Amino acid sequence: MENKEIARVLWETADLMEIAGEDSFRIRSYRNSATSIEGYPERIIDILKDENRKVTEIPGIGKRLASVLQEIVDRGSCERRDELLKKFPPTALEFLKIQGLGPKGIALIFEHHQITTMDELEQLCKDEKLRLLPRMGAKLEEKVLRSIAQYKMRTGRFLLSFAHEAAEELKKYLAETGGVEEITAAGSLRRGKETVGDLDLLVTGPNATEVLERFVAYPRVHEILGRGANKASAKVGREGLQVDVRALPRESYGAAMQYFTGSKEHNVAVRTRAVKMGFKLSEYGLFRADNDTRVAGESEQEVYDALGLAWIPPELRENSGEIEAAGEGRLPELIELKHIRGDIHMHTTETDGRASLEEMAEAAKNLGYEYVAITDHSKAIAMANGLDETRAVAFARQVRELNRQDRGIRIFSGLECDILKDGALDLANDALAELDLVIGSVHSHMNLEPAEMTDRLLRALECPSLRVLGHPTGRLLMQREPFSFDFDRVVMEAVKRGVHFEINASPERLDLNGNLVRSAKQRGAKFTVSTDAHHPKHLHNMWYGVVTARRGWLGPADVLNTLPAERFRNAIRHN
DNA sequence: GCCGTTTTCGGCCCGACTGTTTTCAGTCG
Ligand SMILES: Nc1nc2c(ncn2[C@H]2C[C@H](O)[C@@H](COP(=O)(O)OP(=O)(O)OP(=O)(O)O)O2)c(=O)[nH]1
Ligand SMILES: [Mg+2]
Ligand SMILES: [Mg+2]
Ligand SMILES: [Zn+2]
Repeated sequence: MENKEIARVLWETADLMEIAGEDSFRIRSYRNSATSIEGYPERIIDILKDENRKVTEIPGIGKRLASVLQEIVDRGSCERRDELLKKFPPTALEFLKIQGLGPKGIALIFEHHQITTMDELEQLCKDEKLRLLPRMGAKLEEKVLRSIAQYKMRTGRFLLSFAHEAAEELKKYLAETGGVEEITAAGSLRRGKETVGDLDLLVTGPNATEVLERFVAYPRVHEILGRGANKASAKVGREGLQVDVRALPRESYGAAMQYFTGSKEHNVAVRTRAVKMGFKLSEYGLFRADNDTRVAGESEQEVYDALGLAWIPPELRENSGEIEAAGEGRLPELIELKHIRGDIHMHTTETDGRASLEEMAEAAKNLGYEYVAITDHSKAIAMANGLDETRAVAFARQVRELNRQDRGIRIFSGLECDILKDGALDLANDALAELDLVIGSVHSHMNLEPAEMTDRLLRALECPSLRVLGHPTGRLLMQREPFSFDFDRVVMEAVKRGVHFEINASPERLDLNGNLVRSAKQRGAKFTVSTDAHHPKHLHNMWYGVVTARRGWLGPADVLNTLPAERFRNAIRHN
């Protein structure tokens, strides 16, 4: 059982508990544990099996939840969940996704109606039966009907890249309002989370509230969810992306950014700290609890300062140790885009890329890089006309020739070599040894048992020419789960053999993810950040990779391709 | 149910918007 599945059971249990009206703090504990486990770099099932380990090491897991975890791993559910599912049908959990319906409303519906499906809920609204329930009315029926329609369209979360572009477009439109000083994207987008649930925009200036008017009048808005004096929400575009816009005065802007950037868990932890120090923190500022005088609020720096914390980069704000680190001056200097000196994973027309080597190199040069590595596919990807030994060796020679003349950018010959089912690399090592940089990637047989996948990767690491493990978990966001293997063992072996982990910056991959990066770094791993570009425009994706590296607490020294060309060459050299 | 620079018991973030509403609960951020 994967951590994600365990986390889902815990989330469901928490949701059911809430519908049943149980204690809200206990529910919070269940939710916190789910979040912890979902992002935990090791498999819970392995920790439970290990005599020398305890799941209570994981923050948010105590004695009680430890035994709940054991139960979930053993039989896929826990007693509490089973009991609640006798009272409420599983669709209750789906009902929670309907805007306007919360735990209280859902409990009320089940008290009065024997329904089990979304269609029956829809019918209830159409028959105007919902309004007969206490505290429910015609407006709610309409809202629920609209939301059910949305639900059926299955709009879930969005790629970071999509959210980024949508935010830029909307910011441009809103900026045309006069009297607006700043429009900033906050929320999960500012934190650089791999997928984004909605857009959270913060505006300030003398006419900030007029922006709200302009926002709801945006032609692409097709449903206004709410609109008050300080904030407005709407569904935008045919994708149904939700956008929340919040307006606040200049003097509160720092506190507002702090609030709206989140994460929620980070906010709760920071606010709890404020309370313990005799303050109250909200989006309006930091205030003394006794007499309400303002202590800070204009900038984020000021707010964190007043709480005895170093300013925390948004990418770290997940309540996973960053607050403690900020309090003790232990925050790392994070890597930035400007530190990257070369992009070292890209494809050309030689295989499945859309541009020639020269075009890719030229585009990279224009981005200010010192070097690139061209890494086309190997022959196992027959559809892409992958390179065999002969072509690989010829390519290495061709690149040596190319570098004789100065092109303003240095080129390294590379290969994204398939890791075959048994862990052997697709090409013989004497051919690989001719190349400057070999990336090993899994592109086939991704459903192996974890033990078999672990052995496969460990064997691949034995290849003396291998320098990088490409998109190490194989996930495709919202399409394909990462394949599971013993990550720790693979990290240990990679560290021993000097193989780097790729942070693939392609927005649909972002692989490794931030949590795995952080855990691998703690065990001494080194990394690359590369775009896997198949077109010159993809080279711009580097930013997403850097953000992911930052979410993994990396500094420039952790990343191979921050080295200047000559030192980079020495680092990947065959010895 | 978790957790500890104030605590091993007693707390646990704080505010906007809607309409179910007439003094506020529920939902959401
Ligand atoms: N203090 C506090 N802040 C919250 C709470 N809920 C949300 N926020 C803040 C922090 C969030 O990052 C921000 C935006 O809320 P969202 O629901 O859009 O969450 P976020 O953007 O983090 O994730 P998302 O990708 O949209 O699901 O508002 C809360 O319950 N308390
Ligand atoms: Mg958001
Ligand atoms: Mg939001
Ligand atoms: Zn690949």
